[in-house]
Amino acid sequence: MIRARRPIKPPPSIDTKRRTAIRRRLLNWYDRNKRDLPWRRRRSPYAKWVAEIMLQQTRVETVQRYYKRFMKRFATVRALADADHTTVLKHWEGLGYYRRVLNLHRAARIVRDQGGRIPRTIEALAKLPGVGPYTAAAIASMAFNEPVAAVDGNVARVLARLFAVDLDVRSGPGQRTTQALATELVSQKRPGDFNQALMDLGSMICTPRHPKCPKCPLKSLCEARRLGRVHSLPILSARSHVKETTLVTSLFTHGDQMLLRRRPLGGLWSGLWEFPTIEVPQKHIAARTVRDMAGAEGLDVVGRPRKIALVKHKLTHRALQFHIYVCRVIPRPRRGATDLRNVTQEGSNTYAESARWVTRRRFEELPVSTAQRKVFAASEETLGLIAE
DNA sequence: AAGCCGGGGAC
DNA sequence: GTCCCAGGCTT
Repeated sequence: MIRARRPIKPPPSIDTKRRTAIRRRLLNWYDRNKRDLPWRRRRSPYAKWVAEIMLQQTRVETVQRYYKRFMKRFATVRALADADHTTVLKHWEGLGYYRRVLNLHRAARIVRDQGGRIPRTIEALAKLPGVGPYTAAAIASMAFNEPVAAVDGNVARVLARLFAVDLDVRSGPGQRTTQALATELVSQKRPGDFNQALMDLGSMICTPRHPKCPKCPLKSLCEARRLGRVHSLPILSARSHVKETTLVTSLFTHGDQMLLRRRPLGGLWSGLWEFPTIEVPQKHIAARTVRDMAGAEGLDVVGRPRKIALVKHKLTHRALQFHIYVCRVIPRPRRGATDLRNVTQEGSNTYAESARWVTRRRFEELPVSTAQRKVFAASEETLGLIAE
């Protein structure tokens, strides 16, 4: 007999008695202690879907207010699909990971064009852009009661402690192990509640730093606790270092208007507007840099660029420094631009309109990153003086 | 397997 | 300051 692949290691197997005890205690605890969250009050698959996308790498506390606003404006998958991308982005502004909203919007249009019915199985859900293994399992279990395990960072931590998993939970083998454990454990009758129970436990009891073991419904079943390893599990791989980045941001002014550019879809700050910004290799900025930028934008410089502020902004893997210059310019005549607001394809030149002159009031209405909000705030006084 | 993608809260 | 969050996509 020829086997295509030999199992690398035997799948984890949980004693039936222990498995039953974990399920029962966890669900019992959940029924008495579950958090009251906006997306738990809503039953529709669409409501669950939007919540799961927002919650990717984002804290529950942060998501709640964004979620309420988003669902109020886009109450159905049809409403979301029919909206233009700028409006959708504006309602995501500040949440980060903007490619999520690009994928969500694309997926909503796919669903609309297929009849408006959200896929009902984990396999079909996973085919939607932005829906990976975790999110597909979460939606399938919570919205359609499919008995599948949803393993996120919280659940991985709980399982790594409960079963004393000695693998890096972010590595391939570590992920396969926690997924296999969760799949064995998940309640066949209440999979959605079971998954959320593990998440709530991870969030409220089995926390990363100071777990509240005395209050844990699973304390007598926990291997890490028995071995005295609660504080050394889970094993996490080291993070990459923070890269220092120096940027030059030019506020080109013409009368009471400023030039904005739209960032390409798919990359950093996907689809958001910003003041023209370039990365430079050194911290000392030559005044010439701003003039070069003006030239690239097709602008004639009037007077002399002035440095007005330095804004620092931190991302997970980068420490950014925006050196902000203001510079009066005269735009050369440009052809009228067609606004293809419904285009959400990735790649360059996706938007027919990628540059725009705006007043300060209009700036408030466009979707921009938190970093650009800081740039704008730091420069507002100076711009006010110039406008007068 | 590793890098990229935001922002903020907890410590 | 450091860590990491209801992850997914690309190379």
